[in-house]
Amino acid sequence: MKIKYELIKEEKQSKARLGKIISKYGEYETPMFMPVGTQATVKTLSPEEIKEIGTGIILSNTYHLWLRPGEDVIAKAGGLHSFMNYSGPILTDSGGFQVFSLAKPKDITEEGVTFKSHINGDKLFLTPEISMNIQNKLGSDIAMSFDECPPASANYEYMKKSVERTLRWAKRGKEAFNNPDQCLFGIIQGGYFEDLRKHSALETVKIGFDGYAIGGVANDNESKEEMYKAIQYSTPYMPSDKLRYLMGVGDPIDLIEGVIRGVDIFDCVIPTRLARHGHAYTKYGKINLRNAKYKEDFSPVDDCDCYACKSYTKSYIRHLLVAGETFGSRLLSVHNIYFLHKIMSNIRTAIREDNLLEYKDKFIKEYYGEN
RNA sequence: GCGGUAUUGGUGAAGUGGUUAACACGCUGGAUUGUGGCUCCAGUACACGUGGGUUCGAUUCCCACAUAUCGCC
Repeated sequence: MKIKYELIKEEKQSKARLGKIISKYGEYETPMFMPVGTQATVKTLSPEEIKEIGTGIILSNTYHLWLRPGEDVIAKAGGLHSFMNYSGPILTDSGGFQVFSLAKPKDITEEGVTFKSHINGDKLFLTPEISMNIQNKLGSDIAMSFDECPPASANYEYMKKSVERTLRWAKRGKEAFNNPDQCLFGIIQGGYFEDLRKHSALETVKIGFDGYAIGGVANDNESKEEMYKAIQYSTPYMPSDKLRYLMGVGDPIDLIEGVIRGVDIFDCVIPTRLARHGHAYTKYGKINLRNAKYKEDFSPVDDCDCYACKSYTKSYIRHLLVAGETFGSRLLSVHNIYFLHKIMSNIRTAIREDNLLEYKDKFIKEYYGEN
């Protein structure tokens, strides 16, 4: 069964939307944060732990699963859900981001992209058709268009050409796409050029997708203001009855700012990456658990209901991190994902009560402190 | 007791008769936004066993001592 989206209400103070995703696995409210499980696992966490946190959709990656173990293996296993034992919705990224991170501009042609495998250096060729075929076989609930994701700082000429190519790739992908149980989302590009974002959004919507994403942000040291502009240049042209997905964004304040500008779902590697590197979100800002000052701090990471905070102390987690024990990364991954999940829950409450801007002010005051 | 070898920062370990004595680990911070997981960046260390001698100059050469270690009796 294909996922459906239902808009419940729009907030009065901002463009924020409360909505609902209906899937065969259950219903999930939006705005929502999706943890990233690149290689069919959210690093260090079991599917049961993800379920317990309660986030809903997880993201996995076409490129990585294509290379290893291969989409045919996963198809034989009965699809990605069955393969990884995750009974919740899964979104697969198309491999477009790897174009950005692994290929050079000269390797991008109209037909597709040539780049080297990060595993063994093999020369690889990815096209919209190949990406759709792989995603069809993986059997994710939401597949993404194969796009080009240039750095946000790319100049106007390049960005314009890139937007046009991404549109042509989107059409080709839609034609090649062939799985009635899966949704296919289009991706809007255009950097922070207002006219390109508008054009990209209008033309992508014209092609017609089950949902729409904003890509190409938070990838190039651009300022937060520039990023927020790229969002608000895009959302006005995105249909209100379809999911809106801001790709790759996960900084707590960016989630709030994104929702304010009309975004429904987000994904980001940052909570789990920070966790593996010993950092934890707290109400009062991000902390580095490796810091010596936590050596004998026997309080929990944060005032929080997650599995890690209910039973473990900063001192213990610090010890695990310093000793290189993976349980430390796991506890912090649980906590950081829970933290973002909780923010999204608070955001949804604020939308219901039409006081999201007050929530944002309160959050900023606590998170970034008085100074 | 005799003979050999060694002694460099918290640890391991280079090196040189002459400006600021490598490097690694550790330790202390920082970074991280559609993941090339366990990385990257920066900072930190009264360091040349002790006492003499040779030399313009010794951590580097010589002697003694101390300590460690190996072998022999």
